[in-house]
Amino acid sequence: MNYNKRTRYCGEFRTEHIGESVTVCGWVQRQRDLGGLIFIDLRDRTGLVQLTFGADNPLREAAQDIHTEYVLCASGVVRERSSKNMQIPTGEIEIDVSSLEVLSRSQTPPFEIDDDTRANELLRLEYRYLDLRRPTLHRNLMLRHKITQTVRRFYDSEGFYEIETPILTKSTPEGSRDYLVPSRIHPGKFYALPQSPQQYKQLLMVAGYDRYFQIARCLRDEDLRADRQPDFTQIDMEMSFVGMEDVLDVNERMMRSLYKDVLSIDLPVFPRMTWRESMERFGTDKPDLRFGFELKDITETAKSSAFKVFNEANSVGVINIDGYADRFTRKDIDSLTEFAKGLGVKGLAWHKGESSSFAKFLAPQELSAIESIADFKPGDLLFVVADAKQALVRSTLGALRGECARRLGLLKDNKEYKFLWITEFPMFEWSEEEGRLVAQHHPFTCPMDEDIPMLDTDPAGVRTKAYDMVCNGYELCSGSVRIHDAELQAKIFSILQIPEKSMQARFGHILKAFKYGVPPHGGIGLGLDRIVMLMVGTENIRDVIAFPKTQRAVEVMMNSPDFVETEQLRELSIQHCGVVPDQDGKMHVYKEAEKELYSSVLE
RNA sequence: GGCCCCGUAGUUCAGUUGGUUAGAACGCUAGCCUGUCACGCUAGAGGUCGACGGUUCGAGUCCGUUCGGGGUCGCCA
Repeated sequence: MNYNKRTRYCGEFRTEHIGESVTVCGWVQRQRDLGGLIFIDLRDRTGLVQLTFGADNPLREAAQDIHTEYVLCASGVVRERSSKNMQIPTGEIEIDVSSLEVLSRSQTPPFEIDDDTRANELLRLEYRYLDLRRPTLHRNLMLRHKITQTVRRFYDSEGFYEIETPILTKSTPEGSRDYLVPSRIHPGKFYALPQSPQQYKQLLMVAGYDRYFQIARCLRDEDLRADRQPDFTQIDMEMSFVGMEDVLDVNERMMRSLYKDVLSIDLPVFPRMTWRESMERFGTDKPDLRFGFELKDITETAKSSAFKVFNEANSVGVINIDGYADRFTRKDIDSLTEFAKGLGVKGLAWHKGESSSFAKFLAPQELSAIESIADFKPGDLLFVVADAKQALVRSTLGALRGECARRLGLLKDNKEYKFLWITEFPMFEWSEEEGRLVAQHHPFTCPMDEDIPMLDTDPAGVRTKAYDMVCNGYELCSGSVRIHDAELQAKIFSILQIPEKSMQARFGHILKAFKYGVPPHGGIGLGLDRIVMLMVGTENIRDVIAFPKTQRAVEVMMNSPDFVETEQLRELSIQHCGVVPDQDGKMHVYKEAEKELYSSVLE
């Protein structure tokens, strides 16, 4: 028998194939030996098919010795089952096996390969190639493939070129931490892995390529989250001779074609919201519009009250979890208070009408003013946050409204996709740490025309032609129209207080290029991993990446990062440290100064 | 760097105020079984309770330290 003769994938068989002679290949999901009769469920990336060995089948003995995850090639005739299983697509047929080859045996796997498996994720990551056999992960990666194919088709049809940019590039701080790569040829010098192809794509516009896109790997040495990996993929695009509307239009149509092609969903036109409105109503720049509970400001009313917590705060806000008062017990509220404290506020005030943590401290008219602003009705639950910092009040209430929705189960099995664009982001934000303004998006973002004069008078108030695409609380992409005027660009750098010398070192190439004719241009970077997460319905980014890393950025299957040979470090001119095993065989890093201590071990 | 949760057979978990030999299910091994599909039945093997230290007559259980995992804040132009 020859496995190259495979006629069809396991999951594809239907009643119309009854009578065909076929050859199938796959992994054993389960073997059921009923004594005289043996069934084997054979699995490949498409699904399961049942192999049957009757009492008189000469292969029965061989089939008895087949175990989970063996790799088989089997031939036989497709026939109708005498007892059907309507739970699976191939449940009406089976293959009566006439020839069987064990292509590979398997040890008992360390966990059951099954979508219902609840095995520890660390174990599953260590055996990622086994975990990837699960149908859900197959489906996720298959959809990811379909998504990237649709993206390529779409941008191609719109006249974009797919162009690759370097992976070995230059460190340009004023961003996230870079992964550095030492250079053997240039002792003491380092490449940086790209955080995004931002500067290259702008230079492609300067070069006149007009429309560019790339499915680009991006690398950031920052701490991980449920939706953040150090090594992730961005759908990156840039276009020339356009304004903001053109960029939004192309990408909104791209997203719509993605949902149409991959999920057969027709997305409505994306609403717009300014950054300021989003912060005021939702306390975040990536609002989840699948539920209400919007923020209201009650600072004025609170200030005039005698209640210290309220009148001593600079900002007081409220959300109304309307209609759900009876779903939150005192214990739930205590737990939400802890949740809020974890975000940095001192406490959480609440009000249900008949019971309340603060009504007794307020005059009746103050309470009714707050109730009126919050649109309070019997059966509602108000949460009030007060703090010196307005940003903290807003972000806390914003997180709280999401947490309440989660606890109420409003997001579970919610197949809605609420897309929107956030626009008019501020150009700068104040960095306490650095004591200066820093770029909120990046320093190439173009200010809004009417705000350009404010660069001199009130830079903190300047808004930009930057935009984010948001869906269900996730920032899916971020982009902007760029500055194409060297003078304006230099001015931004000066407001950012980047010294001339380091500005030249970091951005000199851009400033130089900008002296040679720059088209107006703008673009966007879409987080592919998050788009796939949303489309397959998972909250874990590791479910949409073939070989992801743990929260401490370790790839546990191969065990990276890892120590390297001291000789390798020496070749790279990294001689300040090396690695040495202790008596337990555990590896330790030593510094150049400690070299003498280890000389005996090293030689 | 801060906070929260978790760590007990191969796997998922239970384990009472600290007290006899640490249990269950699934998986695994052996036997039986002709229509199963989470097959069924019988029997069996399988444990450094993450690690180290402490309290105690006695620790899976209490305390401390540490390692590992997850979530989150900071961070992520």
